[in-house]
Amino acid sequence: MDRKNSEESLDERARQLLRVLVTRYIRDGHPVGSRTLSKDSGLDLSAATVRNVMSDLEDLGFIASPHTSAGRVPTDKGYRLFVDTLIKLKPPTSQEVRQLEHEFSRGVASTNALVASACDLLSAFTQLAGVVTVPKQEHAELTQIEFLPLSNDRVLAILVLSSQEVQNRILHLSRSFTEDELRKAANYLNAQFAGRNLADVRESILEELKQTRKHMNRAMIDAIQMAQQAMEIGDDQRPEYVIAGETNLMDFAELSDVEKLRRLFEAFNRQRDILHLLDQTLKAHGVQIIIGHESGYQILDDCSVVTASYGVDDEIVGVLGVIGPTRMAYERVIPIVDITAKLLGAALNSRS
Amino acid sequence: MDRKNSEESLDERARQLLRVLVTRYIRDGHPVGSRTLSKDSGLDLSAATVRNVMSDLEDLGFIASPHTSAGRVPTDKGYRLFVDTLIKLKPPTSQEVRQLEHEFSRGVASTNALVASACDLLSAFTQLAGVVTVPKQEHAELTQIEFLPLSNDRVLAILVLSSQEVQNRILHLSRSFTEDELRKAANYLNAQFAGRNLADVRESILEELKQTRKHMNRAMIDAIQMAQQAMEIGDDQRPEYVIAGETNLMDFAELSDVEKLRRLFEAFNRQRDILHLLDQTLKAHGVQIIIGHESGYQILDDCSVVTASYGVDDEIVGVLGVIGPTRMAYERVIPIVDITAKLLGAALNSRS
DNA sequence: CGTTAGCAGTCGCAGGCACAGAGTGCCAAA
DNA sequence: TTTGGCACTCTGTGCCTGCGACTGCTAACG
Repeated sequence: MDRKNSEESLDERARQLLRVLVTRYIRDGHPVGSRTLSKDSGLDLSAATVRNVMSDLEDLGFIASPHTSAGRVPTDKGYRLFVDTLIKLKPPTSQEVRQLEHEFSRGVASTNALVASACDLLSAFTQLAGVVTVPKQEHAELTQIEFLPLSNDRVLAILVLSSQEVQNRILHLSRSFTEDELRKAANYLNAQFAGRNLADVRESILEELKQTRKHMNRAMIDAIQMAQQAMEIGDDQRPEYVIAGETNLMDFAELSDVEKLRRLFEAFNRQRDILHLLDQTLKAHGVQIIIGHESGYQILDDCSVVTASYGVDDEIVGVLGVIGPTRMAYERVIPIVDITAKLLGAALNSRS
Repeated sequence: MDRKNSEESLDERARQLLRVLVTRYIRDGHPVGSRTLSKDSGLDLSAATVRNVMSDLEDLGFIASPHTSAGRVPTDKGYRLFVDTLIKLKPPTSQEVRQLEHEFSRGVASTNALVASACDLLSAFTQLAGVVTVPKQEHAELTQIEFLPLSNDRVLAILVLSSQEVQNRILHLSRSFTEDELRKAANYLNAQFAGRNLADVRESILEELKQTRKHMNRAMIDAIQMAQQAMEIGDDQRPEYVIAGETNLMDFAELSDVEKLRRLFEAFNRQRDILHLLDQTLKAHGVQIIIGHESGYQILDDCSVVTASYGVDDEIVGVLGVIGPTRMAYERVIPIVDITAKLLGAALNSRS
C-alpha cells in the first residue's frame, strides 16, 4: 500500500500502460478500456490486471473516465507525465526536413515574409494552428537614420535596421528645419549611433537628453530630440504575432462546439491573451509545452500549446509554435516545432 | 390565368404577403405558414386564400418549402425582389449616427487605421463580418520621392504620398551611386512628377523609358530607371482587404455546420475570391447587394454580401461592406453600410 | 501476494414506435 | 374569388428496448 499508490513514482508496468493508453487515445480519440489495453500493451497481462492498474492510475489523477461504462482518457496531468517522461519522439522524415529547409532557403526575404512562411509551414505540417511572434527589434542594429523634410514642421524620419527592415514615422516638430539642418542632424546621429542596437540607442538618447544642456550645441540638441521622437516608432499598431491555419482547428471533435470555437477565434483576434502566454515561454530554451488548464486561460482548457523560441546570434527574439487540441500528436508536433524554430533563427541570421 | 401567374408582375396583395413572409422569416428564422401569414399580413385574408397566393409565389420561384409540412422560406429570387422593391429601410437612429460619426472624427489617423476602424464598426453595428478593401493608391498624388544610399548597389527608395502614406522599397541597382547622384536623381524626379497621381506617374515613366535614348543625359536615364523600379512597390504582399468580426458568423444556425464554416473562413484567409467579388461592385455607386448564389461562389451560397464603394473627391478608391447569412436584417444593414462608406470617404478626404 | 476468470451492474447509444403539431392541397359551398 | 373543412404528409420528440462496452468486485489459482 505504501509502495506505489501513495508514491508519485509509478512502476515500469504502470508507466507502460499509461504510455499505450495515451498513445492510443491520441490516435483514435475513443476512450480506451482495459481489454484493448491488455491486448495492445505488449505486456501479456489479463484485462482484469490492467483494470487494477488503471484504477490506481485514476486514483493518482493521470486518467479519468467520462462516464461509468466508457474507457479511460488521459487527464491533463496524464498528458503532462506522458510528454515529460513517456513520449517517444518521431523525428520528421528526411524528406520532410528537406522540404522545410527548402522553404527557408529561397533567397533573402523580408523578416515579415520569413515569419509568415514559418507560420504557414507550422500549420501545414502539423494540421494545427501555427503562431509566430514577430521579432522584437530591440536587438536589431541601427544601420542608418535619415530625415526628410515634408512640410512646415513635419519631418519624415527613416530608420534602417540591420535586419533588412525599414521603419518610418512622421515627426511633428516645434519649428521648421532646412534640408541642411536635417542632414547635419542625421550625420551627427549616424556617427553616434550607427551599428548599435535599438535598446542601446534608446538608452543613450535618454541619457543624453538629461545632460544635454551642458556641453552640447543647439544643433545637437535638436538632433537628439528628433531621434527621441523617432525611436518611439509605432510597434504599437502592427500585429505582435501572426497566426495561420486556425481553420484546421475546426476539424477536431473536441472543439466542434461552435461556442467554444468562437471564443477561441476571438482570443486569436484579440491577440492579448495569446501573446501573454507566448511571452511566458520566451525566456526558456528548447521546446515548451502547455497542456490544457496549465495555460490559466479557460478558453484554452481543451487545447495545448507547443512552443519554441527562436533567435539570432544566441539572442532570443521571438517564439513560435502551434495551438491545437490537447489530444494532438505530440510525438510528431514537438520535433516539427523544434526544427522550424531553428530554421527560422538560421534564416534570420543569414541575412544580418 | 394569363393575368398574373404567367406574368412576372405580382399584384399588390401578393407583394404584401411576400414582404411580410420575408420580414418574418428574417426575424425569427422559422419557415412561415399560411396561418401565421393570414394573421400577420394586415390584409384580413383567410389562411386558405393565403395558401393560394403562396402557391402562386412558389410557382414563380419566390418562395419554397423545405419539406411538405413546413411553412415557406424565401428563395434567393424572393430575397432579390424583397431588397429591390419591397423593403422598407430602417435608417439608423440619430444616436447611432452620432456614434458612428464620433468614431470617425478623432483627429487625423493613418489610412490603415481608418480602414480598420471602419471595418470594426461595420461588424459591431451589424453583428456580421465587416470587410473593407484598402484604398488603391493609384489615385493618390506623389508628393515626394527620395533615395537613400544603403550599401554598394542597394538604395532605399522612399515615396511620400498625398494620403499621409509613406512607402519604401530597397532597390538593387546595376552600379553604386554617390549620395550626390542620388540627390540629383530625386530632384529631377520631384520636379517632373511631384503632385501627379501614381497611375499618371507610372505611365509617364514607361513613356520616357521608351524615348529615353534620344534627348536625355545619363543622369536622367538613371533617375528614370530608379523610379521605374521604385514604382513597382509591393502592393503584392500587403493584404488587399481587412476583415473583422468573422466570428459573428458562427452564431448563425444556417452556418452552424462546421464544414461550411471552415470553407468560408478559408475563403476569407485566401482573400482572392472575396476580393474578386468586391472588385465587381467597385464601379457601381450606391449600395450593392449580392444574394446567395448570385455571387457565383459556392461557399457563399447561404450568404449575402452588402457593399458600398467609398472614395475621395468623387474618385472611388475602395469598397466596404458586410458578409452574413442570406437571412440577415437587410433593412438595418443597408443603411449602415451606406453611411459607413460615406463617413469613411469623408474621413479620408478631410486629410488630403 | 499478485494475478486471473467470471459475473453482476452501470451507462450510453441506436433503432423502433407512436404521437402531437404544423402546414399543405384540394374540394365544395358561399 | 374567397372561404371553411378535411384528409394527408412530414418532422420532431419522447419513450422504450436491446445491445455493446466498460468497470468493480469477489473468489480461486499458482
